[in-house]
Amino acid sequence: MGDRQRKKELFNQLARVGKALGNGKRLELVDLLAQGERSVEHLAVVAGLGLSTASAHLQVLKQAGLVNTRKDGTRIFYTLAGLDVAGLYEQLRNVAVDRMAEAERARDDYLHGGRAPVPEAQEQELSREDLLARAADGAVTVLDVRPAEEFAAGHIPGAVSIPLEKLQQRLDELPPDQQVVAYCRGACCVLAYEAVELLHAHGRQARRLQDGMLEWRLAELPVTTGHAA
Amino acid sequence: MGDRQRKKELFNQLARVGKALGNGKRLELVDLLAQGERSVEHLAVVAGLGLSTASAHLQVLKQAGLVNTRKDGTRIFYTLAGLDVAGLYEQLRNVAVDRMAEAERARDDYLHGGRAPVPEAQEQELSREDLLARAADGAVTVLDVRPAEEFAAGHIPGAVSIPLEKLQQRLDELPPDQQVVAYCRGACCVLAYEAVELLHAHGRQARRLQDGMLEWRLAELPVTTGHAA
DNA sequence: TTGCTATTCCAAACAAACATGGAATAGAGT
DNA sequence: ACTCTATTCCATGTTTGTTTGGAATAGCAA
Repeated sequence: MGDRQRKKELFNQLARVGKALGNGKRLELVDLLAQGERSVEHLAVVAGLGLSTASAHLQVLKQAGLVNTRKDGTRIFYTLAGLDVAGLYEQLRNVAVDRMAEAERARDDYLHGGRAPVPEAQEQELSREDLLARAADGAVTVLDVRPAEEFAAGHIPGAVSIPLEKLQQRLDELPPDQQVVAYCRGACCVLAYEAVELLHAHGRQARRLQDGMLEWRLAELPVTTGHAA
Repeated sequence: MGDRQRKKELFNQLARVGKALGNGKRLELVDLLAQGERSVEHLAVVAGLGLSTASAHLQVLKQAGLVNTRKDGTRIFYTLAGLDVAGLYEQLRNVAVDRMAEAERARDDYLHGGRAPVPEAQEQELSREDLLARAADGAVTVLDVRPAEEFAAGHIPGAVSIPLEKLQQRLDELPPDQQVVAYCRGACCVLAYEAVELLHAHGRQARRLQDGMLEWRLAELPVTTGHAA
């Protein structure tokens, strides 16, 4: 086999990772898996895919080494293969949003679209460092608005879990006089935006954490697992 | 437009970057562009592509925001859009090689294949930090074996440029009693491996720098441009 | 064993990406 | 104006990915 042929083969192998990340549905699956492990059925439902389709996409991700599987009885749970994969996904997202005007617009449409874009909201976002400092004083309530199972799979130490769907009816669980910092999956997740809006509508002091759990993990900050409040 | 639709659109936009990286030929182009700007024809020749094909691939990279163009008369020069893109490429490569056994094998085949794989050669590779320390003392000669134009587009300060093709006939330009540290494009570039082998065959003290110019740039270490020795 | 469930495999229809050669474009030189 | 060159655009055939529904598999529970 010639040198040229070997080079071609190398780049084709590297391209398999690119291909795996070159499909919107697969990126959505990666985004979900970054929050914790999931069964095939769960992923299919949440991503709006047929079972066979979801399975096929997961095979592609697996062939590219991006996800691992764990068998539990008759179920198969998929997980991201590691933090490096989450980092790759984050960097891809950053490059896309920074370098492609259309991607930036699509993100803004998704995050703020349909609602009023509040210009000062962005400056009010709290950085991870600030959150750590304030949470240490007990000066803020940290609110996780992701689904309960994602909270269980890993959350910011001391955070309270109230999934966005149930936030309205469980408002009284939040101290009324304290500022609330809401967070969700990551930079491209709507949940915390909507939570902050809902809290403001009810006269609460609320801000959004910059980014979310994905970036928190990548920053290697402490993570608590389990259902406890 | 519904929320679901907007989400789909966002992930489809992000996937365009993945798609752009999902083709071996395009990755090869990115690899070349990481060394400096290039005309279409040059890229086509070096990557072994037809002109139309190369142009089409470059369009895809451009649409994804990964490369920029500069017009100079009738020529068009392509460049990587930024260090973030180089970083994305590096991370993709690392994930591929770390997570896919086939990719790791393909890399090793390309780097060492056809020649004897020397097991201790890897430990003899010099880290960037060590190189900086040794070069400051003048204890080693730093040798850039990439093509001259890549050297001109950016090299390690103090490095000597002898393209691999001309190394044999220009051996006498290297001080015979000093250790030589050879480097090339990056972790997946053969040039420095072959250079070290050739130098050893001529009884020289030679080692390879870990990785190459791509990773040097990403580490934000000093870079010199221009043709001067 | 039989039934039940979650997942994967398979085949077929459909859609998207790729390579190629020739035409069109745009800039520079004459 | 014409010519030359570098690049892009276009139409083509070919290959590769995607979705779908149904069949096959593997594990659990009677």
